[in-house]
Amino acid sequence: MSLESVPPKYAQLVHALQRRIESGDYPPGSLLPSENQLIQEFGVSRPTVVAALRVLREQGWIESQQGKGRFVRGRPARSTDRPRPGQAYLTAPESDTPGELLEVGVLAAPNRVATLLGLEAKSKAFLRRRLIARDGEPAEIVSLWLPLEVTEGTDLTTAMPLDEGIREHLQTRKGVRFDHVAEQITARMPTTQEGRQLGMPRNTPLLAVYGTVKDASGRALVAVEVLMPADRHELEDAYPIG
Amino acid sequence: MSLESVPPKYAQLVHALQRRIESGDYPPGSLLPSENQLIQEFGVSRPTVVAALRVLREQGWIESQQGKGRFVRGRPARSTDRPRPGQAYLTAPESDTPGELLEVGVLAAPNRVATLLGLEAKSKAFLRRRLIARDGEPAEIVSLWLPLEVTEGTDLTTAMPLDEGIREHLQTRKGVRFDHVAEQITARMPTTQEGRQLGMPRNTPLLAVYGTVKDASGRALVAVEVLMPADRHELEDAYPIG
DNA sequence: CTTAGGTACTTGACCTATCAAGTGGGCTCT
DNA sequence: AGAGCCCACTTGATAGGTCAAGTACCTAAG
Repeated sequence: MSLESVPPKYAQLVHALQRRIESGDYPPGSLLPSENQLIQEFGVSRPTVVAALRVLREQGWIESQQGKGRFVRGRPARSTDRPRPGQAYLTAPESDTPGELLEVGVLAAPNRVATLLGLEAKSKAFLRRRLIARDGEPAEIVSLWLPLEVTEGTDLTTAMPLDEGIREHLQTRKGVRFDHVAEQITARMPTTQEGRQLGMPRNTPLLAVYGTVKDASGRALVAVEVLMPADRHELEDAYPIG
Repeated sequence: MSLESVPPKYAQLVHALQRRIESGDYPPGSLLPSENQLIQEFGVSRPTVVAALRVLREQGWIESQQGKGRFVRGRPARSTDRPRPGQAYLTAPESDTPGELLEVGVLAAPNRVATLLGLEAKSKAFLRRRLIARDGEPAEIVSLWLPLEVTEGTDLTTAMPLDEGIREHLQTRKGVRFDHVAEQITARMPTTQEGRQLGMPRNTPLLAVYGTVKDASGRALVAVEVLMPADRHELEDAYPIG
């Protein structure tokens, strides 16, 4: 059986037009061929052409003006799919990233984490902390904090690297579903232990990213803390302006 | 003449369904009425229903599964319109935010700024630096760096507060259009001068946000540097998870 | 020469269809 | 009773249209 699924026509058209824009064939500011011209050239119907152009507009490649036509803007500044810090640690198996398991166990959550998880101050929570290495050097300390009732009946409490993502694990074992993440970014000086673990020079601050994963009802499921030496790592982003 | 333009049907449908989700009429996790049911209830055609549901899916209100139906996720966690740090200083007039003009003039751009603006190291650029106060206390140092060729023929070089946004000013005077912003976030220790201006306690790092405004062709127009004491200010964000 | 109107072309918003693909329940046959 | 098949219902993709609204250009009337 040949099950080579071909992408839908409108997606093919999106791809073709993106290539023409990137190659400079359709330079920024120029007028895109009209709907009728695209219908003729690609041999598809108008709804298909319109669907492709809608995708391109929503992704920021082009903008349209009724009565005039559609204008090329150029490759959008990473409109979508930006890698959020910490997000990888929620979905990817631990075995995917080289690193060392620093701490696994139940202990009193710091104030900030307790607040993020909606727990009372000084309540106990489950911690899973890893030192991530990049290019053979320690790069980040990633801490996952989970309320005790979330970890019940899971394998997260083992001191072994998980070969399944946290997200998948919790979904299958507990039936909880990740819905959105609330993110906070701040900076502080490292503790002496953190400075040693990350091999940081003196007087260098830490960039700290806190992500709280919640389900659709707003209940906090996991808090992720990512600590990065600010002299080596930066957070990057880009977004279009209205 | 009654020229009260009514919103298109699909937009009305989007609004109606959003209200039902927010009111709890369609609780999260529940199954939305099928396309055919919505066609009957609202008396519209299938493409109209599908268009509305596509908008809702792209905004994160619902998710769809072929063969089963569409499931309610709930109001998306500020999928759009999050206030970006530094963005306000590009559009709002300076007179809108209380603050003190620290520096205005042409001087050698720091390495980082020169790189962001695409200038050679140690080139001169125009600087406009302000100390922003919030609740009567110094809160942020905002620096706008502009290449000299961008400031030519503008009023930006005056030492007076501008009663027009930078963006509007550049658009009308120079015809340049802001297209997108590239953002970098890092942290560092304040200089003694910065620490004094911001009234920072000892051993507290600065959270630094660098935004580079570019036009559609990728030419850098403005670089914004926002310096915040990390003990008082944090960056917040939220995003849905696939 | 200037202006008003018409016309052609564009995108936006709909409509009625058809086929494909995925899901789940019920029916039938063993 | 159990296994397997079929059918109904769902969303996804695509085709063929119509009408409205906005823009640009040309032309004819003043």
